[in-house]
Amino acid sequence: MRADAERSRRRILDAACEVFLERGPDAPLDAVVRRAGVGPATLYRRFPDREALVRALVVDLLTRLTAAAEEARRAEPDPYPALRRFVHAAADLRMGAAIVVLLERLVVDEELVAVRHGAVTAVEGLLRAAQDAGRLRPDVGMGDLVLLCVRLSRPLPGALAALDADGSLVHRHLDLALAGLAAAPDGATDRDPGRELGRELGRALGFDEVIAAAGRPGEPAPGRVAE
Amino acid sequence: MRADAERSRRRILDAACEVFLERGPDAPLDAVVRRAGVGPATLYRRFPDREALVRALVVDLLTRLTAAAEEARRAEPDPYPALRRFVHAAADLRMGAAIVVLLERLVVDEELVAVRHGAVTAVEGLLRAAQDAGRLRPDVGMGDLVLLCVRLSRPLPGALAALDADGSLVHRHLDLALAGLAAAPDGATDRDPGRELGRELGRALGFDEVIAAAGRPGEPAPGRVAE
DNA sequence: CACGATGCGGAGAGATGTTCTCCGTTTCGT
DNA sequence: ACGAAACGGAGAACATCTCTCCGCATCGTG
Repeated sequence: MRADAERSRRRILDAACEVFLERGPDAPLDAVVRRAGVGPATLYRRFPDREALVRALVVDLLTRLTAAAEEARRAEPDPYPALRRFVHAAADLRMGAAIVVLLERLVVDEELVAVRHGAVTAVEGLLRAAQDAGRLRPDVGMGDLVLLCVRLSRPLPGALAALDADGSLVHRHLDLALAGLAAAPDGATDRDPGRELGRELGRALGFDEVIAAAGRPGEPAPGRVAE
Repeated sequence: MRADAERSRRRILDAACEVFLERGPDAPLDAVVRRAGVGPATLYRRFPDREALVRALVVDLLTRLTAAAEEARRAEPDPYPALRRFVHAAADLRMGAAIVVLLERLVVDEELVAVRHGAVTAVEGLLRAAQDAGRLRPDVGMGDLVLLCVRLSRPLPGALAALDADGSLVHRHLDLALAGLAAAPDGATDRDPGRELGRELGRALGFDEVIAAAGRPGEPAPGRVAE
């Protein structure tokens, strides 16, 4: 592949990530083209239709997400700092985009199953380890972690986006939320609605791995959390 | 105003709130019409253009928000539970919608200044009280509170929305985040980047009150939070 | 450095979606 | 039961989006 073609591809994927994140998976490809600063023909030559673009983007993001999880585990010996590091890295990757877009529309083929399995097991390992070390409330599960990441790493709507142009607010609020997930000092918390949430999440995403990781049948539905 | 007209108005405002929340302030009015289950003519008769609809929605939401703050203060004698109660009520009101939509586009007239002043002072009072009571980290400000509410009360993207059809997850995650905002037991925290954030937020929204409430010139920019 | 091959951007035709109005029918309040 | 007010649907005018053709620029190699 020629160097300029590779450059275009990268710019299109980055632009698509932002645009899908801001305007949902039905955002006009025209908008992607404009943000990427390339001509329409360039996009359509590389990605014959929307599905091809979405698929490439998802694979790209999940791959980088897995790499980030492994890097975090390697760089931080203690489980909780590793999880923390990973969550921040995931936010930088705009992990939310992959999920938003993965949900509907994509038919899962083997490649997709492979990358998504890699990502889920890597993240699950980090979470389990931090929890076994007693650094997370026991009622928190994969579902909570993923949903908080999605919520907090999405771009702010409209003019608010300008408040966090450099992304530092995302990290500030992730830290605040992580403080909330940390084990309460007195150790008194709920059972584990977070597990059940993980299973529901898996079902919604078609992620068999998340369902399995969430373990045995748990509590009914997650409600408010004890203060 | 005739009873059926009032009913239509209400249905349109509720539908508009959801639609703007999901698809941004440029969402087609057609979508609002469909969700409200009324004919297009009904919307255009009541609200001559997009601006009129947006304005009416914002006034409606800010009014109810102020009422919620006052109700919370009345119902809970202690400041922190009052704040907590209010935050949950604000999430139910989809407070994010007002803000998303307010930001750009609307020219502020006197009515708008009045309702928004009421809302800001009511919320500020709750926050200040909880903080003076030592129940919130001192480095948390209006900006953090508002942005967390916006982030956590927005509908989840795409298929994830189905996970939280009844809104109970919103409350679960608000609780988790509030736990993160609560005063650290050892009392050791940063100075107060949250104040500065409040001022930036005020500027972004054109909310002079938020700027004033945020107090004297503070720290430069909010970064990560000490663990 | 020159040439062939590959990739690029812009203009634009056709399809799709959105805005907004007219008008015959229904619903409301007295 | 009657007049006034509101309603929904059909559709014209307009805007936006999708996708292709083609002449020019850029890349990699001999």
